[in-house]
Amino acid sequence: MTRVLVVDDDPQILRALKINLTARGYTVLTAPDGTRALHLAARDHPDVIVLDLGLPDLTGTDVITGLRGWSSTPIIVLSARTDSADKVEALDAGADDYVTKPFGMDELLARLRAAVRRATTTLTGGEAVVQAEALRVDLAAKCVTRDGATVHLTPTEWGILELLVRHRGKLVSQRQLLTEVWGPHYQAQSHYLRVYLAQLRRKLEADPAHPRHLITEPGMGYRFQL
Amino acid sequence: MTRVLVVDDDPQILRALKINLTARGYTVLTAPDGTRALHLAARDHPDVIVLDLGLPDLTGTDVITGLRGWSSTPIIVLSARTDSADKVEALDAGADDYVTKPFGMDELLARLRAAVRRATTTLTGGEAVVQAEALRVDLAAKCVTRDGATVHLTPTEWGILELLVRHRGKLVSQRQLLTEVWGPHYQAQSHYLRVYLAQLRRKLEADPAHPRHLITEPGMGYRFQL
DNA sequence: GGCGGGCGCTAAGAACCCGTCAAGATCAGT
DNA sequence: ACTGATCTTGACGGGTTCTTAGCGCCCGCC
Repeated sequence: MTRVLVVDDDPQILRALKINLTARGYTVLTAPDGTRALHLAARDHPDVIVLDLGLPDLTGTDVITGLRGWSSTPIIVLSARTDSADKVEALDAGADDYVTKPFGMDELLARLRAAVRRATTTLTGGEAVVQAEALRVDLAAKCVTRDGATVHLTPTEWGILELLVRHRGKLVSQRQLLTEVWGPHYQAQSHYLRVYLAQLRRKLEADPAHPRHLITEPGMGYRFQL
Repeated sequence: MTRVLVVDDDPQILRALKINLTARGYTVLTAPDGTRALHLAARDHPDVIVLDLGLPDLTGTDVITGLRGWSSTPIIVLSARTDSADKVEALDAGADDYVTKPFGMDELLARLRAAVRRATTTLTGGEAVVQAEALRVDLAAKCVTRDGATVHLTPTEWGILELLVRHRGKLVSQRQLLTEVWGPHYQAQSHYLRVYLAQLRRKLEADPAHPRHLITEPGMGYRFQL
């Protein structure tokens, strides 16, 4: 359950946001001014903060810097001002996003999702990993492990595997493999594919003679089966 | 030096952004369509991507999902449409921010800074110290110790080590190392890397001939193994 | 049954890449 | 201007990877 702290001095907006966000499954905390916002944030550690500028007690920049002193919780700023200087100031102070009033609830929700997603995915390291039984392919780290042991791949081998894994489940034509890995002048050298696919299967498959993941589609191309 | 990939089919906007961003100290790559954007991103690993919607070949959503398959590079979407549904779609596909044309250059720059700040602070996980057995690298203090004793590094050596440690565990291509440490004109000088990696290993590894942390992936690049 | 195309497999020479050493060039501080 | 540190550049041996050739298998077709 994602917890949102909404900070706004207008009780009507506060109420509207609370109803809408609660309806979407968020847990909503509210604060009517900067001081209480900082206290609440420190006490309850919300997952994301929606902050209206133009609070009665503190400037938006103060609130942001106050939060950023100890927390990296995403902050989405709301403001009636379309003035570019305000946006620059808020973003440079440490805000993550800036939405101008009047805004659509859809947009705010989408930006909320984006902010939360960023916070959680970057926290876990931004995974780009594909797992197929004992085989694990990390596209970002360019690293392959089988039964936990890392498998060393040459550049060409990796080029082929990467292409197949990116299109996992789908058929990749020989032509596409050859042009992407070797270049457009090698479209007739389907021999290379046979050599390297054999090599990949020897390194990655438990039984290279009966591959379970690197599948040949005769006359068409190859496929990475999960 | 932060590297920005700008994707737009309008050469005029491309030019204007390139000039403005270069003047602010960014290194700018450009792509006129989605296909080339995906290729460039895969090859050069920019730090942030500015993506115009309405490309000639692919939809914005396609480009975003194509990137998100393997990369968590921040994406800032540009669009002429103020339509809320478009924003929601792009943000849910994995975009980090959405700017509506016409936009002020100040605002875009601020959003760029915000995106890069987010990416870099979360990349190091808030913790600026990385420990690998007897080796300790403090990214914030720019200081390295081995068995408690501080090791002196030259600027170039530090540049390489910092890049590798920031992407710890991941493979960093020779091209990326050369462009980040020496500049984009040195992409062919892989010789430098061999010399400096040897130097780093001599200083940091217990047995420089059999490195445990500064790993070579032949033909691909180098990796900092924890 | 013979034939040929597509595929799997292996192996060996060629081409390329890497690590290493060392010397010349360049730069910064005294 | 001198000195020490740092960066470039060249050469060489050793290892890895790419390319290419050859052989056997299966299957559809003549």
